[in-house]
Amino acid sequence: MELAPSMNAADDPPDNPLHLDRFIPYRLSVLSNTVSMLIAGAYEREFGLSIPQWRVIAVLARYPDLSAVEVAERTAMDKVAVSRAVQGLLDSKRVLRAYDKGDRRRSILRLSAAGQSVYQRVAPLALRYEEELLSVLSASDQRVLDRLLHRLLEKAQSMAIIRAVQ
Amino acid sequence: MELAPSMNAADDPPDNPLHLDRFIPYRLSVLSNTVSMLIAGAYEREFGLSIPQWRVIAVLARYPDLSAVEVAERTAMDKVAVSRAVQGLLDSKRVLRAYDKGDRRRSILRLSAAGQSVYQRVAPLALRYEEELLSVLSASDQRVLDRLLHRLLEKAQSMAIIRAVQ
DNA sequence: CGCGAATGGTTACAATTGAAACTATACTCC
DNA sequence: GGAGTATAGTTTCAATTGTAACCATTCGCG
Repeated sequence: MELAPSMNAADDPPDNPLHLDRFIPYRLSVLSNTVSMLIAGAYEREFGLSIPQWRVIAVLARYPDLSAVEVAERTAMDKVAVSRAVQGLLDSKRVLRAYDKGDRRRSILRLSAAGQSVYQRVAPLALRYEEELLSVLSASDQRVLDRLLHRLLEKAQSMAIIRAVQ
Repeated sequence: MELAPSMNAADDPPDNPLHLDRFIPYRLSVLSNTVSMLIAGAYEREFGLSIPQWRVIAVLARYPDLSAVEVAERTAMDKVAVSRAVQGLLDSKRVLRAYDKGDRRRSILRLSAAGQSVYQRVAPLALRYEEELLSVLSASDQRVLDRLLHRLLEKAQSMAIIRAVQ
C-alpha cells in the first residue's frame, strides 16, 4: 500500500500542544515504572518477593495483626491482590495467619520470624535505592518533592472520586 | 491457630524508618496509577482506546510515518506492546500502514482521517485532566515538578542501565 | 556472492492482573 | 428468631502483559 505525502508535519497542530514527553501523567508513568522495575528486580532476584508481597511485608512489619482488608487499605492494593500476596507469603512461611475470635471472617496477619528476617534485609536495600535515586536532588528539592507528591495525590484521588460518584 | 502477643509494636524498629507512606517509589506508583486510571478511564469510555493505543496515536499525530520501533522508542513501550496497539488501531481503521520501499521489514505508520479526528478530540481532554491535576500547584511549583521529574527519570534510567550491564 | 549476525516485527505461551461471582460469617431490624 | 443486607476473603474466568521463540529481510564482510 502507498501513502500519499503527509499533510501533517511534526509542528502541525500548534493549537494542541500535546507532546508526550511534556505530558505529566505520561512522565509519571514512565518514571514510576522505571523505578519499580529497578527495585522490584532486586527483591525478586534476592528474595523471591513480588511487589505486592513486599508491600504486605512492609506494612505488617510496622503494623502487626492487621486483617487483609486493613492491609489493603494501607497498601493501596485491592483485596484480591492482598489475598494472593498473603497466600504466597503463607506458602513461603513468611506470614502467620490467625482468625479473630469475635469475628471469624477477619484474619489476623503477622510476620513470622522468617518474614521479619526478610524485612530486616529488604528494608535497608529498598532505602538505599531510594537514597541513591534522591541523591540527584538537593535536600530542599527533596522536601519540595514530598510536598508536590502529597498535593498531587490528594488532587488525583479527589478527581477520581468525583468521577466515580457522578 | 493462636498468635502470641506481638513483640513488634508499630514504633518498634526505630533503626529502619521504612514507612510505606514515606517511601518515594511507592508514592510514585500510587500517584501514577491513580492518575492513569483516571485519564485512561476517560479514553476507554469515550473512544475505546487503551493506554498503549493512545500513546501510539499521540506520537503519530506529531511524527507521522514512523516505523513501529521508532514509535516504541518515543513511547517507552516495547515492540510487542506497539505491535499489539498498532494491530488494534489498524482494526479500528485509525492507523494506516505502508512498508518502506528500501527496507521491506520497516513499516510506515500514519494516522488515518479517523485517527486524526480521535486525536483532535482526545488531546484536549487529556490536557484538561492534566491542567486540573496541576491546578493544585503554583506556576513555580509546576516548573519545579518538571525539573524534578526530569532529573529523577535520568537518574532512574542510569541506575537501571548500570544494574543491567553488570 | 553467500553465510552468519543483526534488525523489524509477529506469534505463541506463560504469568499477572482485574472483575465478577461465590462462600462464610456477621449485622440490622422487624 | 429470621429475612435481607453487608463484610471478609477466596475462587474463577477473562483480559492484559511479559518473555521467548520465531519469520522475513537486510547487513557485514570474508
